[in-house]
Amino acid sequence: MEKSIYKSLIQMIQKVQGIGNCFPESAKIEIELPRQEAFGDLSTPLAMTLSKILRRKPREIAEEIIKLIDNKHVFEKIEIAGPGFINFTFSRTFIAEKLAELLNNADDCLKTNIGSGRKIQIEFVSANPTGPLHLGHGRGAALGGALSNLLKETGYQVVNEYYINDAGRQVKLLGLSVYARYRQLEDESYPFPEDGYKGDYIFDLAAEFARTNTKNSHIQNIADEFAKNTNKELISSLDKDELIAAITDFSYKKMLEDIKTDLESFGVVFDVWQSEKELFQKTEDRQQTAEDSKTMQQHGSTRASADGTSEVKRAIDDLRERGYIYEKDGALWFSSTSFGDDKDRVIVKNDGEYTYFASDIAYHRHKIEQKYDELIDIWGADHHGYIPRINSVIEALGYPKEKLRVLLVQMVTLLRAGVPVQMSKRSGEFITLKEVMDEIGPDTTRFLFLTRRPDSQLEIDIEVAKSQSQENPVYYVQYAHARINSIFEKAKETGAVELGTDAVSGAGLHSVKLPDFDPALFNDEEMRLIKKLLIYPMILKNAAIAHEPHRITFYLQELAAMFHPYYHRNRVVSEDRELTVARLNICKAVQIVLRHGFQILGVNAPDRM
RNA sequence: GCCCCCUUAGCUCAGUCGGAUAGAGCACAGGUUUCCUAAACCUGGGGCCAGAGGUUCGAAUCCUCUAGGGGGCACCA
Repeated sequence: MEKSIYKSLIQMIQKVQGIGNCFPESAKIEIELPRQEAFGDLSTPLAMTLSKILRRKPREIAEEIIKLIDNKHVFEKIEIAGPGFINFTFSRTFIAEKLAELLNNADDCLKTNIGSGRKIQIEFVSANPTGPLHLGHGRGAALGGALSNLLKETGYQVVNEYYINDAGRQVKLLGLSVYARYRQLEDESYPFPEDGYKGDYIFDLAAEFARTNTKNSHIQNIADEFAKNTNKELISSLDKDELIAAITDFSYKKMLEDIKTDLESFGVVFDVWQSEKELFQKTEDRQQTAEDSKTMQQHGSTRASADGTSEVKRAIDDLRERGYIYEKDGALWFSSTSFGDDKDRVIVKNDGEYTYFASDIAYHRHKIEQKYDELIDIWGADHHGYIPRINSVIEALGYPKEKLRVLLVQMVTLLRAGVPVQMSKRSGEFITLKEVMDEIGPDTTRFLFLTRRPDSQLEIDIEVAKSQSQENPVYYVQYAHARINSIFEKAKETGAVELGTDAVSGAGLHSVKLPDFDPALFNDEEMRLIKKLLIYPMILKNAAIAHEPHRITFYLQELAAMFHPYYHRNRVVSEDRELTVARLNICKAVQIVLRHGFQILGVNAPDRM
């Protein structure tokens, strides 16, 4: 059930269209939030749009529409302005009714249902488990997490998924890098792979491997023994390949753990962690225990000949049956040009190895088979050239390419005091998401990402972010929330209004049943504040449709920017009981909306600051 | 060479499917606390929406070109 004022107006106009019978179906009803208060609460350029179609003057059409709506209960004023805008101003009683609905049944009021239960999967972050998450991943995580929450609140069933690239050369290289550092613990001259990962965390992994052990497999037992007795004779007696396999397994699992931990403290939770490696395994193998030592030995073995009935194989067979696979120059190709890609793409190289694209085909086919209505991939902008070929896959598999929507987040350039910091895992010089969270806090970090459009490049100066932390926008909004809490504490303390015993802090406030208010007591500033609250579902809806959570961030800032001045000008808790009740109702409503918005953004709503 | 994104106040950025007189924050200058949190509030200056054409009732928004910044063009991942 839709309760927003926005919806009410749309429905009313739709009814008009029915009655009038002169409005073509094709005319879209646009409802806007006027920039200026003089233009009312909501506005539509409908008459001007119709003017083109009907070849009549916009003002004449506007007159007719107004006559047909004529609802004194809902509208205090309907005016035609400018070239033909129709401006609606809601009546005080209607606004009061809507406020009461918000207070008494927030869940219904704030929940829109544009998704109507459709299943949607969002895949994001999906960083290779070969190093810590950096700031760019953080941006993707912030967007994905917020979008996921937003879509859940607007009627979708959402699944968050992380794709783990644990099968390719990068993980192998991680293992070799850690192995080299491990050997260097004993022998400093041991050569380090030329293109290995040079970050400090590689040393940490090597050291930790030497320290700890797991008990699951033969190889790990050897490694354990090795860790306890670091003498050179033992090194030479070991099967090097087995040791490397053990180290590789240890390293990427540890990295993945760290990534999970970072994401959790960042407030992002994934429902599914999909392993790329699994896509290469035979179905039977996958039903066995995942901790099997066999799994480890398969690192990097993405050879086409050894895959049995893996997902990858089935995906390729599927495409072959559809006629989009051919052989050339000893390699296997997918004819993505059939669907508008620039060139065809190799999926099995002439040395028999699969390309990354092969598992990506299998992965997206796998996703589609989960019966999602819609798939969203969030990628870094550096992968944009990949979009045509993955769209080709979707179409080749017989689905409309709209099934998948790829959202790009632009690059994050990190500065420290104005100087760009190079970010490369290979060179080892980069700022991790964790470091930034430690310095400026997860809330600020998320807010920072979510106050920008995803498709604009973002420069973050870590020094500036730190120095601004006292006057940070996130504190501004959080403070409004905390402040309302404190008002309620005051109200309870002074006994101005009867509140339940557990009603003061945190979730308790939400369950407070306030006495009814008298709308006649609201001043102009309060009316504006309430109207701002009632517009929130419209913001949610538009943000969800556009897949742009940052609109909520801006809305919350605007709301806080209305509340703080209001607080300064109007004493909430006073001798006047009726007035106090009326104002407490408004405060509670503001807090409900703030809390809801914070929840979507994944930012804390503190009771005290 | 081809493709994608960006260019709005000194700085960082919003600006809904093309709508009415383009907005915030920061920074800067000044002011506010016997009173529910001063992480707040109030007042002030700030703009050729990169440039040039076009589309129309109307353009920061759409199209073309130019300039500048970033990214991408593998049998790498």
